[in-house]
Amino acid sequence: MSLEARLAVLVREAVRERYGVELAEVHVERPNDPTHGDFATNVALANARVFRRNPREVAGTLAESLASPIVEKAEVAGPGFMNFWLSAEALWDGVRELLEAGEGYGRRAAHGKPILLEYVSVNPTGPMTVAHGRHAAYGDSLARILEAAGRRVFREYYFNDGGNQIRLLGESVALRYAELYEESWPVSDPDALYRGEYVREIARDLRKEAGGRYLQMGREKALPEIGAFATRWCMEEIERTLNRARATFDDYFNEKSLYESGAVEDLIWDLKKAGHVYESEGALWLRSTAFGDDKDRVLVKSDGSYTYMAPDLAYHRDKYQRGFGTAVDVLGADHAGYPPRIRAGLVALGIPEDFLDVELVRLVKLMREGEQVKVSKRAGTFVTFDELMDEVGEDVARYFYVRSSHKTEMNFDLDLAIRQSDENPVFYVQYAHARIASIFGRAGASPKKAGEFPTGDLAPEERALVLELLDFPRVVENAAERREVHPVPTYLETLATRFHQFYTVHRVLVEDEVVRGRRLALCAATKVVLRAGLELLGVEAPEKM
RNA sequence: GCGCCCGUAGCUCAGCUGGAUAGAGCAGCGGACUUCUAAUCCGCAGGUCGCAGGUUCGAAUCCUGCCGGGCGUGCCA
Repeated sequence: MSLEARLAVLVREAVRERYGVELAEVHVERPNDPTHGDFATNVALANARVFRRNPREVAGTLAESLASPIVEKAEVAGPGFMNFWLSAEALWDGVRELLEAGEGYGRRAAHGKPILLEYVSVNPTGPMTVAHGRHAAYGDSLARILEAAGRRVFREYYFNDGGNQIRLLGESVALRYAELYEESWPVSDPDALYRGEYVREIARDLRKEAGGRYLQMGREKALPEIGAFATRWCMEEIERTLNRARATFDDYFNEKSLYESGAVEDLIWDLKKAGHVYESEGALWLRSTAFGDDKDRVLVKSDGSYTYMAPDLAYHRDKYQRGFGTAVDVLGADHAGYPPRIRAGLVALGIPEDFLDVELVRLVKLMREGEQVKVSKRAGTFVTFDELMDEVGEDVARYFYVRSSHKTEMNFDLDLAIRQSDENPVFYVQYAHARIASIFGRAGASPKKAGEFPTGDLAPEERALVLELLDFPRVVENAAERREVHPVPTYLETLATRFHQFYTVHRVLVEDEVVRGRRLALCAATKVVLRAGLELLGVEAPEKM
């Protein structure tokens, strides 16, 4: 049990004993100001009405009757806060627990229904851009955080390698391919073609593999094959990039399979049967307004083809049918209109409203020399995720992405990112880890064995460090609950600060064996948490820098 | 027009879902290495938390209305 939770129990018991009142919630928090104790609670203030007494008086009474080996001192402060100072034993107990858990510290055992986390899901029409990078970094880190917090997570990538976009890619490649042989290739709409350099690259690879074969055969027959080659090429490229960025998936789900399995047809049929669709103007509409949507949506167009909504709805129903308790979709903010209608469709199918949880990732605004860079995949004016990693490295890229909430728009100043990559806060955190590794290198002791039974009073810097260390499980759980990744980097930076401060003031490798053992224990504990935290972000914890 | 999201230091962002004097990092200024890594530490300066009301012991946080920005509002995905 966390220290907060234990204190909350003590306070609740004291309240019951002295006032005969059972409080539903006791809020214990860590004050910003260390002179306000290790922990504080506002029960006396928050429940002034229940007690019908002066909050300071209540707090005083409670502080007096609070007797526990974990509390060294409890006092009243301000308008009626109770401030707690923990005993050294309680803090060392926490550190020992941490060291015993090792890499498992802050990780909860798996519980509950599995979550299907869908992220990135970019269609294979080109390389990943810096915008996609944010999705990969956020999605993968979120998966790691959820897993650490005990959620079972299945990571899925949904893609479509058929359809209009792909045909255009095929034509784009075919045109470049023909050019290599100084021949022409008729295209349906020259303005709609993809223009990036990668299109030529695909064309060259196509020539390498197939020679001029596709020019000999009929163009209509060749095009689908070229398109397939191009998509495969792009998909491999994307997977390589994801791999490099340390973002992994359990499954790549192809939209096509929904048609092949009949899932889309079944969906339409079931909705018809349930009476949630109607025909109008030759199209088939979903009565989504009956389920909270702004307007009804077309499922089958008047030309008989499906809108994107049909397979998407079938896909989400499939997620539900596979037994997942929650589906988390990580989508771009330009899909903001999407959640209400999919949710409406799901509810129409009898699936609980809260099954779908959509996290919208804000766009990445690229800046170069103070100017916004217009990004267009079609026009080929984009910066790829790979290029970014080439410039700043994988660690910096991943850390930079998740440092701010996915919900806020991000200004990505390329010049600044490259120029300042040396000063990136990720190095600040990594440096703390490397410093500790260096100490253990000199000490000739392994972090595991170091200071198995630390005891004694803690200096202010040591106390601050321990309190920060023991906060890690709470941070992880909180991040998982909120589906936010950025609390982790924020936490790691604070932890690194606490360590650097400790390191500056206290020498670890001293003669006194007790003191040395105690400080080594703190180093070992810090190392464990830094590594575990960085692991959640997919960032390396270097032994040396 | 309507619906969501955002507005915190010069810049990039935190602020634990109502607490005590609003915090970091960059950038600026000034200090600290004969001692475990100075990619560090300490100090100074920097703020009408977009504006105006409201709720209460207490508001950056919750409610309402404005102002400013973004996104959505397709038989596109």
